[in-house]
Amino acid sequence: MTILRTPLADGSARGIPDATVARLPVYLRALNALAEQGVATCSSNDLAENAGVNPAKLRKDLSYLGSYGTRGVGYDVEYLRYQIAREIGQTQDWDVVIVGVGNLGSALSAYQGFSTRGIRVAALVDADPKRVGTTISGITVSSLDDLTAIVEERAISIGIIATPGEAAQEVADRLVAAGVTSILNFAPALVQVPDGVDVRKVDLSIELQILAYHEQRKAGKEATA
Amino acid sequence: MTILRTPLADGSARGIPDATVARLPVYLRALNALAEQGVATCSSNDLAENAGVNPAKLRKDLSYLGSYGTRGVGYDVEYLRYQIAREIGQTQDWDVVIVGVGNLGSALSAYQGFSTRGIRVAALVDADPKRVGTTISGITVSSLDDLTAIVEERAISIGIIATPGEAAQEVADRLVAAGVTSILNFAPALVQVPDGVDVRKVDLSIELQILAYHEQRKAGKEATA
DNA sequence: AAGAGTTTGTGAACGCGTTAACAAAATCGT
DNA sequence: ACGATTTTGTTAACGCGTTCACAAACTCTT
Ligand SMILES: NC(=O)c1ccc[n+]([C@@H]2O[C@H](COP(=O)([O-])OP(=O)(O)OC[C@H]3O[C@@H](n4cnc5c(N)ncnc54)[C@H](O)[C@@H]3O)[C@@H](O)[C@H]2O)c1
Ligand SMILES: NC(=O)c1ccc[n+]([C@@H]2O[C@H](COP(=O)([O-])OP(=O)(O)OC[C@H]3O[C@@H](n4cnc5c(N)ncnc54)[C@H](O)[C@@H]3O)[C@@H](O)[C@H]2O)c1
Repeated sequence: MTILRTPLADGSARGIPDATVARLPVYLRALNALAEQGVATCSSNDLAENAGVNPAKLRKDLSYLGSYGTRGVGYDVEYLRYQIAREIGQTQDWDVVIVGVGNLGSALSAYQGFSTRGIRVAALVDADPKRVGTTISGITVSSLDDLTAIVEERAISIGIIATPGEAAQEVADRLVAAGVTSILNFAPALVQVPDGVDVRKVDLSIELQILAYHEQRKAGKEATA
Repeated sequence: MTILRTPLADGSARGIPDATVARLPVYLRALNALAEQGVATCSSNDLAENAGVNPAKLRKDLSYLGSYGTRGVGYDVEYLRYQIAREIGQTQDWDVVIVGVGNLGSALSAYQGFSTRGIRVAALVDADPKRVGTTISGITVSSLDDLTAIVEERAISIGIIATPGEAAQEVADRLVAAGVTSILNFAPALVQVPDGVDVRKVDLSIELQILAYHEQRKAGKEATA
């Protein structure tokens, strides 16, 4: 007997590998593109090409959700789309609060692309009294002191940190205290959170630094060639 | 005999694992923080804690660069800082061009944090005639038609795509044609590039979708509990 | 109805990354 | 000078993710 994945007590199990979860939104986007083109059915090869992944990887990923294809035929675009959407929670909208509406926070607030992916920017919060009360992308900026009330009232579970790094830990603490259990952190700082709270970090400087590293290698290689 | 890593013909070898390269900037940041606090020497435990990683992982990562520590003592902060900076190409500044100065492109242009990490936003480019000629964060926006001239003149090797998804492939093609060999893509679209060109993708929607997936799991678990 | 052709779902091999564990090498105290 | 202590650098085990390869399951043609 081999234990498959996170055997939950209630048997509902499911426990999709992290790497797969990260790709499901990509598949969803590819399926949406196919649906818009009027494609009703697609093979794993078709979909994999649209998503930019290996077909075997795609099939393995989908196999974690269930068996939604038909051998010899492929996948029904609409049906698979719904199954993936359901799996990653995109049958509902998720309200998020953005803390820190400076350059980046404002850009995120204005972004129209979130709404089609089940994300709704529900509230904006800032510590700067000059910003509080102003309206950005149709949303009035609230004070940091009102964070708990906002999170509770709107049942927000996801927060975005777009403040300077020095404020990141304090903001994270406040978000957690208010009831937020998932945080997307853009500040270049480590934030500590209790168990049960997820934190993802997006570090744009590092993305560029990685590219710079590879550029340096390319330059060095051609110099010795 | 075991072959270690990418044995280059000229023997200069070096070929640091991707996962390690992605963490070196984190170590560098942690070392900078220690240096600012006046710390002259640190152990792998100290540094690992500051960087938020496992000490064994840190030591293994550093071992790819060379042997820069002293057993029984630890690492000289200043010395290690220089070695990592040199390895990832941070002894020089890297000029980047941002294509598409809308909400996100403008936020990136204004970001002060890049300069301390060896990244300099050297040029801004947009296709919209209304934006061309305007000044954003002290840089005059150029026309897309001038991209090749700008890239050549300033010897830019890194480009950032911050245009809508539909334009991403065309922009990538133009960047590559102009001589750019590393691209950071913020648009929710696959871009195809020839061999020798690196592309990294940052997809903020997906980051939030991943958090939403975990939120859904948490909600489901507590419902059945 | 049967064989040829397609395509999925998955077992198994492989490779990369992480982590634990320890020998080697340094310092410190006596 | 030497044993106790500290901490690195590295080897080995482990786990996760990727990929191959193929049987199972379906359609289509004759
Ligand atoms: N702008 C970018 O393109 C970019 C790129 C990479 C990383 N970042 C990071 O993202 C974060 C935000 O960047 P930015 O350029 O928007 O900075 P910014 O200075 O323009 O905005 C920061 C905002 O946070 C607010 N703030 C400060 N302390 C706060 C607190 N305790 N609670 C609530 N709000 C607070 C400020 O009032 C301000 O409005 C920073 O950590 C930055 O390092 C930004
Ligand atoms: N704003 C965000 O917070 C956010 C979040 C996630 C993803 N993104 C992605 O980042 C990209 C930019 O987002 P944004 O909000 O800044 O969009 P935006 O519409 O505000 O800006 C896009 C800019 O690109 C320019 N542009 C269009 N076609 C071009 C071309 N062919 N060449 C050069 N410039 C061109 C436009 O003139 C405009 O200035 C989009 O792909 C978006 O999906 C943005």
